Amino acid sequence: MFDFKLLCKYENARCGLITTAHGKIQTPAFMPVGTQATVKTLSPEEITKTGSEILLCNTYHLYLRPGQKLIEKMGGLHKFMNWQGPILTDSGGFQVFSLKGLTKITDDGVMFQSHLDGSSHFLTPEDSIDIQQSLGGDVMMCFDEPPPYPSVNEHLKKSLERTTKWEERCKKVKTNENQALFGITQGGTDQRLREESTRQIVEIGFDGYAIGGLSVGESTSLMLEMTEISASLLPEKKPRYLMGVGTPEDILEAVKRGVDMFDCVMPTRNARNGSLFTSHGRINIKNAAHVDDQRPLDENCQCYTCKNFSRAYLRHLFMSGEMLGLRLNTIHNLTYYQQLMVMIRESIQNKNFSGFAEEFGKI
RNA sequence: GGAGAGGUUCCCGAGUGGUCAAAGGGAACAGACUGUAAAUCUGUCGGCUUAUGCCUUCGGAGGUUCAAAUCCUCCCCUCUCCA
Repeated sequence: MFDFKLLCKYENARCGLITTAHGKIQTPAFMPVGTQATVKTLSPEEITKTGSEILLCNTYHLYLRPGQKLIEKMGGLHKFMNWQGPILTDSGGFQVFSLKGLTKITDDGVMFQSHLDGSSHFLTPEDSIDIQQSLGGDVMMCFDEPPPYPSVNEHLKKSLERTTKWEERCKKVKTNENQALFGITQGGTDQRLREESTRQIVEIGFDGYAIGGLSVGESTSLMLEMTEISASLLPEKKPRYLMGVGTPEDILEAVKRGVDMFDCVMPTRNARNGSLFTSHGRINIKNAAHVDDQRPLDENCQCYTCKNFSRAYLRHLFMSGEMLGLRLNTIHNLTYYQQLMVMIRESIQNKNFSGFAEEFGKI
């Protein structure tokens, strides 16, 4: 079961509602990344309290450990990790990109060397879907090949053609009606190839469409340009997902161009590295300036962290390497992101999106 | 009282004549992080300053030498063992 309703629009920005077997998702939505069936440091209850409605988990990582069979035996990913809300599983395609050096790509699939023990694994688009069906996520992603930036057009073209074929194969072997399957558009940073990829993927036909291969080193303006090209060619009635993006500013700009879904490690990873988002800009909690600061991180934030702890204490926890610091920081950053999404959705509904975006840009 | 070991830049600790402002950790300070090989990584870390420069610094004071953290003399202090 999967449904997307477009509720309202403000210029190209959209507000919608996705319905899955495990619940509804208001869009534009931000999905925290829970690679290994956990959003690092948080319990499912804490994740829910940040306002998150859907999580992203990773096929490649879960395939290597604890393994497809085990998760299947434990009743699927939702039950295994005790997250009752919707889950999107990434295909492992990104690992083709990020584990470069440990992979070898052929038309049939990708040879991976496990980053855990060095063992070799061959993953095909069919395998990826098979694993994702075992995991039981509400949204599955096609197995794709995001080319690095920069790449010569010749390589982009070849990679694009391969990705399109892989996605056809993904669609072909998908059998579970309860799980949606999203296609992913590629094409690097070449305008013509972006268009070509988008047309091909739409032609195959999916439940939703992702814009992939961006935010891999190119400039923000180029990333947004490519996003705009893809988004403009995607069907109005299907959700659009910009993979791996991004900063709060990136998200706002992408929503402006018609994107509905996002995921990014930024709020969670930055939290663990002491970089925190506030309504007055980013702050680095390590900085000596916060050593005796009694104020909360963000007086405008209603999260557990801001309601209960001072910057001085958060700095102390971080400097001492205490786990609680990582958790409190993660709770805050995710809440910040989800609050941003709430404000984006409200401003679209209230027809005040551009005003909001402009105000936000001043931070 | 006797025997032995040792005092190095904020801390630990390497360094036994020049290539030493002094390895390596840690701490501290700052920065990065975009479908998570990330509680990670990078830079700075005596001063002046930016030069193949000068000054200060290896417990203290002298000395040997063209040259000393490194060798010699005396002194101060720590630790271990034996009385």
